Amino acid sequence: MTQEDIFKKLIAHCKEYGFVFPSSEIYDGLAAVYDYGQNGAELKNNIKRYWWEAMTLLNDNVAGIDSAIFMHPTTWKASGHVDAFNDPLIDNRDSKKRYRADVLIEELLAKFDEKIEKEVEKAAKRFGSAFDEKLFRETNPRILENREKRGILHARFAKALNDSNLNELKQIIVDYEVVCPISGTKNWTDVRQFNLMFATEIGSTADGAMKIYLRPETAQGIFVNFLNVQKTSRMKVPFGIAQIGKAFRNEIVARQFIFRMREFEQMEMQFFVRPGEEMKWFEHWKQFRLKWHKALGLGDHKYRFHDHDKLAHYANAATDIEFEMPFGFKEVEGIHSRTDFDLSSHEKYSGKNIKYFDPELNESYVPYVIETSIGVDRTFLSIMAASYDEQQLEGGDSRVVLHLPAVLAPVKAAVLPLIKKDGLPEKAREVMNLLKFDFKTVYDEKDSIGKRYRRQDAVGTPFCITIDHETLENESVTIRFRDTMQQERVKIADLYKIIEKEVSMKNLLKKLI
RNA sequence: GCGGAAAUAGCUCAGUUGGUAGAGCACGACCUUGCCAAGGUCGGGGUCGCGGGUUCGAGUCCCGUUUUCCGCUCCA
Repeated sequence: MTQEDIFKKLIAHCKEYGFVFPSSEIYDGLAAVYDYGQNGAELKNNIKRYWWEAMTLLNDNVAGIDSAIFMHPTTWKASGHVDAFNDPLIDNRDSKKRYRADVLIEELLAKFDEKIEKEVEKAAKRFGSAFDEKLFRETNPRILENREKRGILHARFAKALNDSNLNELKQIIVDYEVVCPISGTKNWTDVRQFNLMFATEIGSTADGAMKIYLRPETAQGIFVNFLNVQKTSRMKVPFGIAQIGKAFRNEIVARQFIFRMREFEQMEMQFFVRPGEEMKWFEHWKQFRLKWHKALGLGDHKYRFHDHDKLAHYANAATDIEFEMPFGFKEVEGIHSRTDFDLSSHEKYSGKNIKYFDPELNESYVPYVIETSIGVDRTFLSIMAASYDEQQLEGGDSRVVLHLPAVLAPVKAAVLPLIKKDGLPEKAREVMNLLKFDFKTVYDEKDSIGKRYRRQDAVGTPFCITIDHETLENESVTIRFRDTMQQERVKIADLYKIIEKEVSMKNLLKKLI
């Protein structure tokens, strides 16, 4: 079976067993939007709790907040999203390839630079040691010509960008006869603007309404609260602020199930450090975050770092933690050194002083920031993908089992009366009532016991507790383990201890220190 | 957004040159069995993605549309 087939089966499994449903499915669904079902919601909440506790309990210098999705529109000017999230795109009709129009024009500019450098190179060879490069650059007619042409193009390009004139961008591509590197043709569509931020209006009257965006990342809610948290918590640099929340991006192409959604959830932490110490902390958080992933026990070889060559407008170092999904190694978490870009920018746009006074250095500065930003939905997908298993059993039988980390499993234990008479259902309810305050527990009496075990395997329940006639005599039950399918006879009084040992968040967190 | 493929019961699918919507599994009730899924009886569930058109008649042919999956950009 190919990886693609497995992925399709996983998607079907998610739907069939109440993990993930397409949004508004009765209306044919909504592209790239999904709902979490009864089991998915439990799993997702457990993932979030693991992250929250790992960040805020284990690091006493990390505080958690919960900021609003709506933010003042200037936030997104300061963050760079208004500019960076507006890509002018153009398609070549023959190759069906899509390009960013501004990138195509930048390549044109680069070609002029190349020509100039070639002239210089050639001349340098010809004249040898007598070559005066500076003079040559200022006087050579071919260089002057290229430089002038480049200047004209650059001015036209800059004006078009500034005016957001899409027709002019297209016209430049036409005038300069840009060809598609794949098809080699000049058969272009019009340039279209894609704003990746969702906009809406706040205020009820038409004239009083203000255009605002749904946040495309949760990070800015942390930056704008930097001083609020720092002052009220009295924390000293270095310290961090953590947050879990929804973010929204109007992706042009949103695909691969819940990997790339239009509405998604992030778990972000911004860690504020002294300028100059950012690389030390970048390394620290890289290691801590990788450890967090590996502690889940999905397989260390499924993770790798991927360092960025091209950096975003705000970063001076960046790496991804990638996970081996059914469709290849894909980014699950990003760790960025964001410098003082965000805080400085907010200082500039707001006119407020966002400096931190460092009592040890006896000076004020804008802290540098290390960000760890992980996608909840992507983590969910990685865990589901790694856990999904179609097992061949002895005797030609097979089963589908989710080897979910027990701490994260939506249901911790199923309580099953061996038969539904002789007082066994009543006894099972009794056992369930003992456990339900501590663990998510389900009861099932329908169908044969074997079938019920398989049903629990399919949603990843780590323990099945079976009540039989012996239970009525001596208060013992059998406990069956999901992964090994082995059973043990234990006392009802010991159940809590046995389950707690495996599903305890505390035991998982201890692996991180 | 562009191109390719697809859409029939909760799931997997069948449905002939156009002629009254089917199967298996799943689901519910009852009976039976009792430690690793598919025993018996009965039952519920589909305006065949949606909208037009051709036709006496459309799940089937034509056009449009929506959604999903696969490629092309970006990212959590």
